[in-house]
Amino acid sequence: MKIKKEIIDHSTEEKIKNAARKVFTQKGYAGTKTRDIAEEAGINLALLNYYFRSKEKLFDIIMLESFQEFMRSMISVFNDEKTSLEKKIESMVSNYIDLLIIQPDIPLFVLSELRNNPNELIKKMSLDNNLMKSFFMKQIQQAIKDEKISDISPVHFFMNMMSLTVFPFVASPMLKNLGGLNQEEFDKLMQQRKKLIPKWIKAIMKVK
Amino acid sequence: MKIKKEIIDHSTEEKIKNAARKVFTQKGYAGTKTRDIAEEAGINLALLNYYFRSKEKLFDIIMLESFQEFMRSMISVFNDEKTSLEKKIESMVSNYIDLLIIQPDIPLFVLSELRNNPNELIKKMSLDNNLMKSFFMKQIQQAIKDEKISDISPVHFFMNMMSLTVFPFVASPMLKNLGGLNQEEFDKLMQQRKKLIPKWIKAIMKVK
DNA sequence: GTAAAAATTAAACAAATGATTAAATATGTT
DNA sequence: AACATATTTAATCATTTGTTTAATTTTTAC
Repeated sequence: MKIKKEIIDHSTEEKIKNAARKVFTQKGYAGTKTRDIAEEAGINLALLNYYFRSKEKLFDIIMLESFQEFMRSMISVFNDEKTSLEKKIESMVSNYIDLLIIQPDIPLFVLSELRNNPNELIKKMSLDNNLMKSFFMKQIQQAIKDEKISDISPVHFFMNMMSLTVFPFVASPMLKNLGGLNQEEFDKLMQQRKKLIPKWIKAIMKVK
Repeated sequence: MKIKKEIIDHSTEEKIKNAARKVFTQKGYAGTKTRDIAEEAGINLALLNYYFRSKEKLFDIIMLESFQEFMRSMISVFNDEKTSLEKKIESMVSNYIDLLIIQPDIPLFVLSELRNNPNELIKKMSLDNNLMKSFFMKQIQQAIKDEKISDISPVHFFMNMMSLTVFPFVASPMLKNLGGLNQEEFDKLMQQRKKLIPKWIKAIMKVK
């Protein structure tokens, strides 16, 4: 029975995790009450502590998973030594936007919680993936050397790619309102950006 | 005495507001305890309610001010009918980055609190400034018509400008870590972006 | 089938937290 | 100086909130 439950993803533990992910992502750590999670999961409040010991430990699990999801689109692409710089940008932007259309709240959640914890997660982050030493960065530096792109800190290019891709989702409530867009229209723009951003990045890289 | 206090900006009311701005901006509404504010302000806890009735009313004041500050750099520039599109972009980016270097936490604060309140502030926002009907947008549409820039939704251009300018500050803890930058190096990159972003925007606008 | 183990529940606890009260002090007015 | 008003303080209240406990039910192992 327990096994069956887990297979069909309905075990109590999973229900709590899914509810926690939803509520934490929406309201942040401080704004989330353990009773919110219990209600969302449809379980008794005590089960949260039974399975996860404390709100904080549960949060750490959710946060780590969200952060890894936030990073995965990047990492998987960055160290691939077979693809060109151009292809890397294309697939990274495309992967990211696909993820963000489904889970638009992850970046704001991760970034706002990261602000309060300049400690643990950041450490895990810097150990797992040294962006500056990735094959992606080497490719950029090589392209600069070959004068194929302009001689600006590679960090700028990385910032630009992330900015153009992620920021619209972080600022979506504001942008939808300012631009007079409903969700559907917003998503349509995001779909367009999958093809546009790589072109824009290419153009940016050539600015002297 | 009261008058003098207010002039030199040391009245109790101002002390509370300044402390509240600092703590709210750092920790968000839910993460802020009224006792944190009182301690930061060096005042008795009861004075917070004496002057501002409640935590929520105090927050509303801070939030509105922060939001207006977040918007000001934009609005002041957008409806100026005398400056060119190019000049508008230059001054908007420059104003924004100057503001953000001094107050880097405003965007993440505003955006993350906006997520929970798709109600009041958003209404105030849309009333005050109809971005889509601004002179800035008319200039973009005209430029598209004149085939000076590519025919893409003007919202994209606005998103791009905001993304390239604001996102690095929203993601600064992550970017500093991934890029191996200290605060000084980060600020130096931001200074560079004041001149770079307008060039990049121009390049983007011409991408077919 | 039965006993042990695991899962679930209702109730309660202790600490935190936003707010209030009543007394004390400071300030302004005449 | 004397009174009224405004400000400040310490103490307290009522609720919320994270967690625990002890009893009950369900599942597992033999």
